[in-house]
Amino acid sequence: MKENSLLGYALLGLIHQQPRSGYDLRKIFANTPMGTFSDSPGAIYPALQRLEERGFVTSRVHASSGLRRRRLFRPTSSGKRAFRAWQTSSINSDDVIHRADELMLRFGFMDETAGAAQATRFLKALAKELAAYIPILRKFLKVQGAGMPLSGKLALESGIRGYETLLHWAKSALGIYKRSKKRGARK
Amino acid sequence: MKENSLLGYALLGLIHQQPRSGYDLRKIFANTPMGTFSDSPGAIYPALQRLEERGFVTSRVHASSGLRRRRLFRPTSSGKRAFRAWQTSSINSDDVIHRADELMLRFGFMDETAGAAQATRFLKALAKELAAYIPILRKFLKVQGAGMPLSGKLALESGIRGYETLLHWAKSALGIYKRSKKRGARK
DNA sequence: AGGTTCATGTAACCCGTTACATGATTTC
DNA sequence: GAAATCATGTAACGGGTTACATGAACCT
Repeated sequence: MKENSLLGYALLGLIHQQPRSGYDLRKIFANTPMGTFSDSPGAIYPALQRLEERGFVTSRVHASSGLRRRRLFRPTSSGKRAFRAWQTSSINSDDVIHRADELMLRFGFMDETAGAAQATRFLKALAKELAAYIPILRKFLKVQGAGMPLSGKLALESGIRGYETLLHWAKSALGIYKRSKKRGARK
Repeated sequence: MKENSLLGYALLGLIHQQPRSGYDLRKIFANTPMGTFSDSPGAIYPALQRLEERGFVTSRVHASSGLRRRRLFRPTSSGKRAFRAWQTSSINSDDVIHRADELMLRFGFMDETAGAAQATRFLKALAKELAAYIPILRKFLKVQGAGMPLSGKLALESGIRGYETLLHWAKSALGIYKRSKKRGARK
């Protein structure tokens, strides 16, 4: 079921936008806010090889006139299907607690590969899980806080605020999708 | 230089508070907000073995009357030194971008192992790095936003808000340390 | 007596890190 | 023609995941 690493899905999503080479992908990770992923060749080239072995991408070497040879990757239909399945799979509390990065990566490509309806579905589910989890953390802090050192309490407070911020963001993003849908319908 | 994994430091920090067994540590990761770490035995027991091999902890089996045998771990002086060195090492932009989790773990044990002065030093350095990084992200969003799909823009916005929240938190935490120091000095 | 919880371990596998290697093309 | 950049790879290593294994103590 867990067919690819997070890096693998990031690569799949990026070549979904347009065919890219390993070097293109490295540059994206090196020079954009997607830089949470490693731009090291030892991570990216093997990851692309795995994607190809699994039939999620194909590659072809382009060496057009005076340019350096570049191996361009593009997703197969099977790759597109696997990506969409990963992206639209249901969200549970474990995802929120242990895999927040993965959730945001899933959402980042949502428009291009799954559409606005899936995006709102995703945001609603995320907001629901966050609304359930935040009070649990708040209660823990209240009950256990007395016996915790100040820095420990503050670290937990920081984590909670992060989740609260994410919840606010999800709600405002939902509003944006709702308005853009209405505007689209009015046309 | 990179002597231990993040899990290793988490374990070191926890047994610094009091001697604990592998099972104690698993329970902490299973039942508290420190649950971002894996509670699987396949992660924890080998990690403890590594810490022992490297001389950062010692262990002794306790089997006192009618209780199940438990191997209790406690840090060595070398372990305490390594932990403190890790915890108080300087913060750079890379830490903020790629290792935010690690920063928060370092801070969470700060009072117990490094003191309030180090905590304020840490918070100031963190705030400085965040204040430098956030405008870079904001600018990227402004410049590149037009060519990005809505969900991509929103995902980036979410990340930025996360950093902004962290910056606000760091400033308010600094205020708390400052006030508690004053109160301490008045006595 | 049998199931559950306590408690500690091991082994295969996957994959990211780090470091090294190679050659072609552009730039000065 | 030397240096920098483009572009793609490989290999050793570390450590987390998953799954399996074992036995003691506690509960009913």
